[in-house]
Formats: sequence, structure tokens, C-alpha cells
Amino acid sequence: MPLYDNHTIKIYNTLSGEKEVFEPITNGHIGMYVCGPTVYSNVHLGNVRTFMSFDMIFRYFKHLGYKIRYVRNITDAGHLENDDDVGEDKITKKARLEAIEPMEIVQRYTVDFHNVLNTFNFLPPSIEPTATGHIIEQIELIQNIIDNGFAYNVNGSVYFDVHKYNESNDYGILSKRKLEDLIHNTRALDGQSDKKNPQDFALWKKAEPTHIMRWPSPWSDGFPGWHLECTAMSTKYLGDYFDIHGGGMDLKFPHHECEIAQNQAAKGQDPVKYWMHANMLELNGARMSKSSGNYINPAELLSGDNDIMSKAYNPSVIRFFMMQASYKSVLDLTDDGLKAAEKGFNRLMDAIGLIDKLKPSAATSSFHVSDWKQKCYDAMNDDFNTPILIAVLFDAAKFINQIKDGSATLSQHDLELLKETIEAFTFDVLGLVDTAKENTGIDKLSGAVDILINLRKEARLNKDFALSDKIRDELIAAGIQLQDGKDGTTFTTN
RNA sequence: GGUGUCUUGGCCGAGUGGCUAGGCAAAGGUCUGCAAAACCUUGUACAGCGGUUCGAAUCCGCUAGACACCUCCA
Repeated sequence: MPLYDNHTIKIYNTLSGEKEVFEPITNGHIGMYVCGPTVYSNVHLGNVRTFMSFDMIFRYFKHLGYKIRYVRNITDAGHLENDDDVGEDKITKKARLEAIEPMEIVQRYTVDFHNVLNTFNFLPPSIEPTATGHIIEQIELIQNIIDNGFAYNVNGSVYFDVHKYNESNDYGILSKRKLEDLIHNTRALDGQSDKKNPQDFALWKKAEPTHIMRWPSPWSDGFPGWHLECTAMSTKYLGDYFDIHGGGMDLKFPHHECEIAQNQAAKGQDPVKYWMHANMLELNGARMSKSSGNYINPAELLSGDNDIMSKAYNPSVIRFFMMQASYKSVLDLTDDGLKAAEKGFNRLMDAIGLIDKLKPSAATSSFHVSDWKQKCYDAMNDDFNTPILIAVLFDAAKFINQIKDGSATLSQHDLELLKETIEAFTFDVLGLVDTAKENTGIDKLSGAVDILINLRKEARLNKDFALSDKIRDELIAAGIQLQDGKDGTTFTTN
């Protein structure tokens, strides 16, 4: 019997605004689509948080034994600059500034994106489709929407008729907006527009002669509107009705609202059963933006090469920091927060590292491991509550330290269960990496440090504390912390 | 201006009608040559005002503040 049969997961569905019991459309199988990055610059750290939230969700579903297809696209066709843009998209603009080919930009930043995600120990999605690889599908979709009367062609550009759509559907169902409010709040834009109404959005834009990225279509040589690719790729790979669609909170409107409208207009249904939105990442209490200077990119955060943080942080520390907050909450990235996370993370890793050295101490345990295990699942089943999970993991860390100190007992069976469970949740589900084990030279290092430990022991026996403290302090300076216990001295490398 | 979310102890951050979140920092203790690490103990917080209730941080209203979206943005 698969593990998922024993668990009921609740997911906060943005569409209903409530936590709902998760029931896959097809038993044992899950289809999940997440809007990926636009690869015209280095990946945004906030983007990393969003994808990390869904990576955790992906990992938990896999842990439960689901067969899950996770699709995350690469937007390589660029979005329109704005509705009145005459046809130059972001990627083209950047390419011109840097005097290289658009696809060269795409390649460079796609590689950067994958490198960053690998550094943070992301699992690769099942499929990572590109917008430019699905132009035909997008053209077909536009034709469907035109045939159904919800789009119109003006001078080679095709627009979605929001007002017509809203007569028979609810435009604003996801973002809880009313079309009337949108109308009142749309300021009049300068310049001539082909659109019937300002709320209408482009499905296909005719390319200007200078525009490099262009494809032939029944309406003009041009390129697809920016909401269309996700509609085309999600339903192509996951079907006309799939389980989960995720993305950043800022995509809720207009992007996801438009996706629903496009699907309704083309196929008569919203293909998504559960809409999930990950919240924003702030930096020192304010929104991150390059223009304000309140900005740090992932590489700078990892290398310490920046003016914002006091030091470099291990990717697992950053991951731990992010997992300590709910994916639904705004999270504020600060140096103090990362420092606190680093200490907590190291404490957890130290405890997990101790498990292999523990010996079963009694036939009965003073810690209810199976109850504790259930708490881990309860936390995750409650809309992927990783902060609670981490709190529960710390309960185990405390207990492990107590066994080491001899103030708690654990049976052989429970010891194995504890090890298996804490490692599954820490490494498989949360995706953290044990930095000590990661250090491949650990065995040789261990031999060398043992020599120093013995020298220090001799010095202490001879009351040569100047020498013993020198050994201890210089090892600390080298990143090696000695730990004196009842059964001798051990060390950690954090 | 509109829509939505939020305001929790020194800091971060869960919880959401009665039951210890957790981490970091802090204080006291155990251990130690002194430390560190670990363990034990301590802290009694929910923006303000009013209301509902036997009981509210949790529900409702108002006020103040923050953030997001409405315009490219994860």
C-alpha cells in the first residue's frame, strides 16, 4: 500500500480561499505546473524562493509515493514591455543592448538559472518546456479562442475580448476583482491602441520590421502574448484538467487570471483543480528591486560578495531559512535572520550526525518515536507547514542530545525509526544537505584532528593549559569545533 | 483611488475561539582546569479602541500602520 493512502493532505486553494482536502484527479498521480522564469537576466532571489516552495511540495509528494509530473516552463520569448509597446519584447531589447543574438541571452541565463537551482539542491522538474518550442500550440489556441468568439484580429494583432468573455464568465474569479472596478481604475493610456477596451490583452502581436523574434501565423508575422504560453504548455503536458497550478503571488493577476480566461474561452473550463501561490521575499523589510539598490542576487548571497550581508551563507542555510517560514507568508531576508538560521541549521545537523554514534540503551524508549513521526506528517499534511515540521525536527534533535548525555533511552527499533524518519524529512523532503557529510575529505581530516585532540589531552593532563587552549582556539579559527564530553572529545566542522 | 493580504515576546517566525510552537538572542544552573558544545530551568507576547462570547491573539466593527496587485516584475 502506497504511503499516500495513509495521509490526507490539505492545500490552501487560492481560488476558493480555503484549505481543501487534496484529492488527485487520478488516484496515485499528480500533475503540477509552475510558471517558470523569464530568462533575460540572472534569476531573481525571490524567484528562487517560489521555486523552492514548489520543490519542497514536489519532494513531499514523491516521498508519499505519488507519481507526479512536474512541469516548469522557461519563458524565452519575452513578455511585452506594455500593452502599447510596438512590438519589442524584453529579450530583444536586452539583446540589442548587448549586441548579441536573443537566443544567446536565453542560453546564458538558462544556464545561470539551472546552476543556481542546482546549488540549492533542487530536483529537476519532469518537463521543462520552452515558450519558443510551443508556438504552434499557441497559434492553435488563439484560433480556438477566435472561433469561439472571444478574440478579435486588428491589423494582424489578436486581442482577447475581456468584456465579451465577462458576459458569460467571471473575469476576476481568481484575483477577486470585478471588471467594473478594473474599468474605473484603468487610466487612459497615451497613444493609439488597437484594443477595443484597455482591459483586453494580447494573444498575438504583429512584429514590427525591426523585431528579431518572430513567427508566421494566420494573422501576421509576430509573436505570442505573454499569458498564452503557460496555457498551451500546461494543458499539452498535463491534460485539459490537472491537479495543481502554482506560481508567485504576483502572477495571480493578471497572468493566472488570463490563463483561466484563455482556457475557458478555448475549451470551456479552468483546467486547474488547486491554485497555489507562493508569497514574496523582501530584503531588509522592503521590496527587492534593482532600481532602488535594495537588491541581492543568489550568486552574491552565496559568495558573500555583497554590501548587504556580513558573510557568505551556505545554500542549505538559505534553504533552511526559507523553510522556516510558511510558503504563504511574506518572508524578510536579513543578515540577522540568516545568522540565526545558520546556528539553528548547524544544531540540527549536529544532532543528526550524532545518530550513527548512538547505541540503543534500553528495551523501551523514553521518547515516543512513532508519535513524533506522525507529527512530522501532520505538519506537512497541513498545507506543507514546514515551520512546524522544523519545530518537530528540533524536538528530535533535543532528544538525540539527551540520549548522548545518558538522560534518555531508546530501543534498537526506535533508533532505526528515528534515523530513517529524521533523515527522510530533513534531506528528502526539505531538501537540505548535510554540510559535514558533504565534505569528502572528512575521514582524513578526522585522523589529523584526532592527533591534535590527543596532543591536547596530554597537555591538559600535564596542566599545560596554554598549549591545550592554543590547540583548541586555533582549530576553532580553522572551522573545527572541539566538543568535550564524558566519553572523550569529538569535533564538528561547521 | 480600487482590490486583497498582513500587524505575535529583544529579533525571526508558527498558530487562529479555551490546551508549551520552534529557532536565534538573554538570564540562572549542571558539566569543565577555564571555556565551548550539550542538557535542565526561566521569560508569559499577540498594533490600538470597541463589540460578540462563559471564555478572543483567534470572530465582528472602527482606527492606525505595513505589504502586494491594479503597470514589466516571482
